[in-house]
Amino acid sequence: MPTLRIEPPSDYLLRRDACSYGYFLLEPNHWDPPTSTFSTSIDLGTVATTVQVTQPGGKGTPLKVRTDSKLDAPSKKALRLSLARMLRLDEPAEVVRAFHKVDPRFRKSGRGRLMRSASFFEDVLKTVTSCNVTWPGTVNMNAKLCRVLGRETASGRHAFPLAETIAKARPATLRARCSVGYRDARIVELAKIFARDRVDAAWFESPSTPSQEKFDALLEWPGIGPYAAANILQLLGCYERLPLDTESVRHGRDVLGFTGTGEQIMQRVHRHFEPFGEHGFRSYWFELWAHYELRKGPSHTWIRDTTGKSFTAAQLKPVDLAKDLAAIRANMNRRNA
DNA sequence: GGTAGACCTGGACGC
DNA sequence: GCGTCCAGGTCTACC
Repeated sequence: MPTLRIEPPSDYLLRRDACSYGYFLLEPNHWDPPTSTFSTSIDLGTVATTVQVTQPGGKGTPLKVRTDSKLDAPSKKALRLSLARMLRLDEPAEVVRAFHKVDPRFRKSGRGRLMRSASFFEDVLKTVTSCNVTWPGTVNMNAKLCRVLGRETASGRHAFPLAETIAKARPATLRARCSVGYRDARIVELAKIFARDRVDAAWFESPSTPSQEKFDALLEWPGIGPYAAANILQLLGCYERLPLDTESVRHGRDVLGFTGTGEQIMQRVHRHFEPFGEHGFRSYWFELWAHYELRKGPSHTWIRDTTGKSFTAAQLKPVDLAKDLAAIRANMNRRNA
């Protein structure tokens, strides 16, 4: 099996930094807890490949990347870029340290990087498939999109489909075979926008582009509202705006102890994270993530088809939340102390 | 500008 | 097994 070696940032820990956002549980991604192996399938344009990523030496040591097929030089380069994007290998240790200065609660665990997709397009679609649906629905949609439209690799797995492929699909096909429901036409329209080169990905990815301009541009796309745009912004590395949803209201009410209407709680959650400034979303997300881990164990132990299908608070019964509330609050207080 | 209702799927629940 | 209800963010029509 062909192997690549990638030098990560000095503080990089695969099992922590790959299992840091829900997308690690969505196809085409897979985390294998017993072997601490992250695998995914990526369509590189000329070929699709399934890769297995491990870090045998532990924190800061090289990543070992095995591919299921021999790649030529341009494909290897494309693969390295995709993995760097996905695993946030382009985010140096200093950036994470800057976050820990603002929010020392996560210095000990070292949390700071949020994994994302191999491409901007996949991030946008994953966001759309997470809107107005419960988590199992998102899992299902992504699995079917890969299986129905994604290119097959030598190992028999499927990559996330390219924009060009979805752009050619009929909305009715997506609805019938991928269970995307009313999102069908919006997803095809989004794919057409990307496929016809109407997206300047470099402009969106650039830290020098004002995030407000990115936000406004995203709102112009079909299926992208304020929540989705804010979520895509954090996936682009702009953390000052919080994509708050019903999950945030639950967190505000059940963990932070806020009271009032959903709207009032959401505003209080916004204010709560304002002091973290440009790192606001990291603070918010890792606080939420810590809550999940308190209930379900460390994220690197989650199994996609069991724990991974039920990890959001929406899946937790009120009686369970009440039972654990004291422990959760005590944990947060310890961190705040 | 603000608001109500439709959109669709899958899980929970009652029978 | 079947029917009903509900959760979830965006879009559109209407006031």
